[in-house]
Amino acid sequence: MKPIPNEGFPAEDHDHRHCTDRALERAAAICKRRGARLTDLRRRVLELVWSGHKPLGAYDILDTLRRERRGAAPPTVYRALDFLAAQGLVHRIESLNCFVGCSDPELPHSGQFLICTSCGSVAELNDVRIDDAIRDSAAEAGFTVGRRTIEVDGLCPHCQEQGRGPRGRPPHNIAGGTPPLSPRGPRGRPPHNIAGGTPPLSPRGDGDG
Amino acid sequence: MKPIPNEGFPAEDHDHRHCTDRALERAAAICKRRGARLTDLRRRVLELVWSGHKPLGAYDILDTLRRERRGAAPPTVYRALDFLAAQGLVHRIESLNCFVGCSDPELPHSGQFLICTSCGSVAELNDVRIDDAIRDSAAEAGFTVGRRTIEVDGLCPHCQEQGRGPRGRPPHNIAGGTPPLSPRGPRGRPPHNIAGGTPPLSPRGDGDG
DNA sequence: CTTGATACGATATAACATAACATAATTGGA
DNA sequence: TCCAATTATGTTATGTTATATCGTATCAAG
Repeated sequence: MKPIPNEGFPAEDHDHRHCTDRALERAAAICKRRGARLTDLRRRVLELVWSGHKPLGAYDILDTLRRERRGAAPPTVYRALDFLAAQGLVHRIESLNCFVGCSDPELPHSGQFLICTSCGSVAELNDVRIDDAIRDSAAEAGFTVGRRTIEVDGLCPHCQEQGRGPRGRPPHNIAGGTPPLSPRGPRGRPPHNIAGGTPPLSPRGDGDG
Repeated sequence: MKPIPNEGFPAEDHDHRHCTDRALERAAAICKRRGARLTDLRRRVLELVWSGHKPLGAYDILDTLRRERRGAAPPTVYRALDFLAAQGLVHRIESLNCFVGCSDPELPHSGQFLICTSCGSVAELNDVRIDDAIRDSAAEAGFTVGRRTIEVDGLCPHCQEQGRGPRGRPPHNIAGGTPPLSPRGPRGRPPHNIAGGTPPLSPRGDGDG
């Protein structure tokens, strides 16, 4: 079996226990080194976030946690997530109001996310070329860059292979959002989506803004 | 006075009526051309979104609307915003749960946003270099790109000139977020922020991920 | 074994968003 | 013009996500 990558999508049949175990081990080491307290609760929340490569909502975590601890409540989860995010062990996906485990927690970073709209799985990139492009473009506007939120919807390799299309719509991906990446030509339209919304990014050279 | 740009931050003393008027005129023309109905309500919501260059929450809009129409309710606003977003006349800022007017609505696009954490103003970029970098990087992971969410926190030129720092923290920019862009050296830390969170993007060449 | 700091429990509420169904306005065709 | 279909809005209710606040427990250092 191929090694599980730090970036991009893991094989569909990868042994996910490796991911979880590795994440927990790294987290323990990182927290120890920093003198941060990875308590049972925090460790458990991290484990739950790592139960798959699909992002989990705070209330999903809470549902599970309630079965395990008397009196778990929203702040229980949010505080744990705050801690984990501050340590760079999880990332928040703004466009989904969800959380995913960080695939490379040793170095703090904002994260760049690929979100498959068909299967829901999320992969992390950390490509300096993207940060460079953003910094350069921002600099031309006189803007100094801090935190970046980069979340890219689309189709992961597995779903492309299987000819799957996007399922449902992410929250507030309002009517008119990016149409499925079909070879060409429309296939019916949501109600008032005349403009067609954000076009997809095609392989290169057809000049979209 | 300098012309008001489509991209980047307008001068602090620009005549904002021009922005609003222009946006409303363009919106009317676009909707007419597409056969979309820019009703009084939708037009008014667009005008409110354009009341400044700071993003407005749906409930901010609702507060104003309630003073003008009996029975305005959340769906009133969200439906109008859905329409406007479908037409590419406004963008949603995911990291703020807010909306801004689109500065270039003729062409549908995902939008790239610079968000000043000091004054709260937002500027739109539409730089193909950023989209190119994302597409290339995503392609290496076998991912086909659809909608992009690109939101960059930092300091706008005006706030940099005046030596302002970030004010407060955006929602869920969890403890440990990007530190203010000081010339050098820390200046105290939030509670368990040992890692320091996402580092800023410095002018180039100091190899951050 | 005390002190100060940090973490967690518990309750309440704020902020953001949508579901569902009724009514009204608009459009296009008979 | 009038009707029927469609689209837009009114209205009520509820779902979902996130925080505020304050009290108690646990921990690490001296």
